[in-house]
Amino acid sequence: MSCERATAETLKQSGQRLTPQRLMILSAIRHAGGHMSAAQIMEQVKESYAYIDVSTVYRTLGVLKRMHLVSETDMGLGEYRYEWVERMRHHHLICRDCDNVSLLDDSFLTGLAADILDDHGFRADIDHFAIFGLCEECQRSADTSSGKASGKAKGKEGA
Amino acid sequence: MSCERATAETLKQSGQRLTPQRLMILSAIRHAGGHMSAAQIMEQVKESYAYIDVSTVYRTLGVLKRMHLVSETDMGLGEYRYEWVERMRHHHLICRDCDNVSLLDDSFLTGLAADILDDHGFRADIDHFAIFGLCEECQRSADTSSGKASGKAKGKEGA
DNA sequence: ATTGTAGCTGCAACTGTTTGCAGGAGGAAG
DNA sequence: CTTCCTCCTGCAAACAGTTGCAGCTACAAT
Repeated sequence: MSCERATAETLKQSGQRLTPQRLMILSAIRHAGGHMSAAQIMEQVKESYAYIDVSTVYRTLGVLKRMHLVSETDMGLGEYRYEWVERMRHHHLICRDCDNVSLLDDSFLTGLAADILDDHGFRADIDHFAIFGLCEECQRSADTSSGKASGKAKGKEGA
Repeated sequence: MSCERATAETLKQSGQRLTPQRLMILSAIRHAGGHMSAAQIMEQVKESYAYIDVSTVYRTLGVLKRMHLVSETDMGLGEYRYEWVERMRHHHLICRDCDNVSLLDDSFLTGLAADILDDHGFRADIDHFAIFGLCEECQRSADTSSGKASGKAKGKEGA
């Protein structure tokens, strides 16, 4: 509850209320320098307030998402990942064989968003994409093992 | 169980087994000309075999996804939508205010996939994207109501 | 300081999807 | 035709996320 002044204003300005729960959730997300699951956020908040409810966390995340203050990403782990948006925008390339995650610069997607805006008048929210596929290495091993499916089958498929 | 010969071969060739359940699920997806929910697939299959289990449906869909025979898409409805892939590839633009869905040609995304392959050596699986944002109309109404959040808040946010 | 109200919270019940397990069946090899 | 091994199925239980509701609270107006 210190550097959140601006965020608090943003919330109020859009007719939202500022409750202790929301401040704690906000602070949890801002202080973790990266993606968090809803469960991790819960855990963090519980350290200062034990009675926080999951539904409150999800509802607050819904509000923050809608205001583009946090992004929600399905990284194929069976749960969403949430991240504070103000940092440099980035996206992820997730290999469906080895589960390796690499970064993709936002510049790859600004063109797409611009094209869509030009041709469809639609303003795409491209806050945080997870793109699934095969990394270079796994492509090679898929080739050498002559087309047989590797069968690791852990995560979800993307998009 | 007639035009599925080729698909059956594809399955077998990748070490998968051909069970009656799988054939029924396959046939249900192929005969519906569009997106289906897992529940709709269940319903369809139950007409010929009442004892099919949800987990079997999901597991089969997982296999078909992994082979790129069907696509799985989160269209913000609280359930995934599945679709047979052989038809013309297409994607969706979903307005987060009015929930309107419009089509996006695959050509918008082939460039992205090519860029990613060039720069990262990563082969992206872009079978079926759902891109969330604001449609032209809702952008106008958002402007006129001077920045206040519209607050419909029904579906999930995207990407 | 008091009041009124829209909006937030916690609870409990629910939905959609996933997973562990024991038994059952596809299909290659003999 | 039989055998065997692997993969698949159905069941039940678990998990992530959502929703309806009754009561509470932030905060604007008085």
